[in-house]
Amino acid sequence: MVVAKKSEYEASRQKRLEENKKRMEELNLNKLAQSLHTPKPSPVCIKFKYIYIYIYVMKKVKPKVPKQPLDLFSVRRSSRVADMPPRSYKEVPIEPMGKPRSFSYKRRDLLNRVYAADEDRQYAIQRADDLRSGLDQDSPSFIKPMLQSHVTGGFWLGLPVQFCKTHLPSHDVTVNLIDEEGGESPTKYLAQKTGLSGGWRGFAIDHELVDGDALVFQLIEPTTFKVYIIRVNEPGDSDD
DNA sequence: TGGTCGACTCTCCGTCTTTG
DNA sequence: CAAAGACGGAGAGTCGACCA
Repeated sequence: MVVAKKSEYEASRQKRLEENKKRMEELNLNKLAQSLHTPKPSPVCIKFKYIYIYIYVMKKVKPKVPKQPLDLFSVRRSSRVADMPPRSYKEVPIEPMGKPRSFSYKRRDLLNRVYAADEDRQYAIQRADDLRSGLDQDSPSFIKPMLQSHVTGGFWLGLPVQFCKTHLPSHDVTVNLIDEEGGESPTKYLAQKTGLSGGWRGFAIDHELVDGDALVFQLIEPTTFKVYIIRVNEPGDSDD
């Protein structure tokens, strides 16, 4: 019974492999695969290789070569496939930059975005400016008003180019963002793009940043920013 | 130069199946 | 039945095109 089940599964799997192989040959993908120079492809990349080639053929897009081969950590392995080349099944926990993956993610509905009023936005910037003027002038700083693209969707935070050129490293580094409570959030600074990417999303979500908030970034160490958050929806010092 | 948005890339995780 | 691998879906980061 078990044998019958197994052979049935294996047969269908083999059949599927054969079908795919035929399709590959029809599209001349095997030759293309050989012609592509992918230096030391990682096991995972092998999995994607034909997908890249497919995209290449169908969409005339040059497939990207993976930047770094994966490290191979301890591999789960049964005797059934013990002789096969290693595959990547990383099980070593890596400190996540943002929320843990168990955090249930849902695609954001960009249609439900809430935009701040211009007056509120200006008021937040003005308060941020006041705060900034009271900071240690020896530490370079700048104000960044939050827009939708900073706090939703792609979560990309572009920094002032001149500030980056003057005060930040010319290569990609991990930049620590320290909030007013002292909480640290490591984020990835991309020098070429003069902006923050990986990790910024976590910071924005953790601090519930919204369109219209104004942030004061104070560079207290070469790769550490103290971040002051001026909420757009919070009343300032003045009465309301 | 900076903002927006969608496509693409890569990794993780859950589920299914096989094996011992 | 537990362990291990295959597979596919989904999430998150990155990139590029376009526009102001």
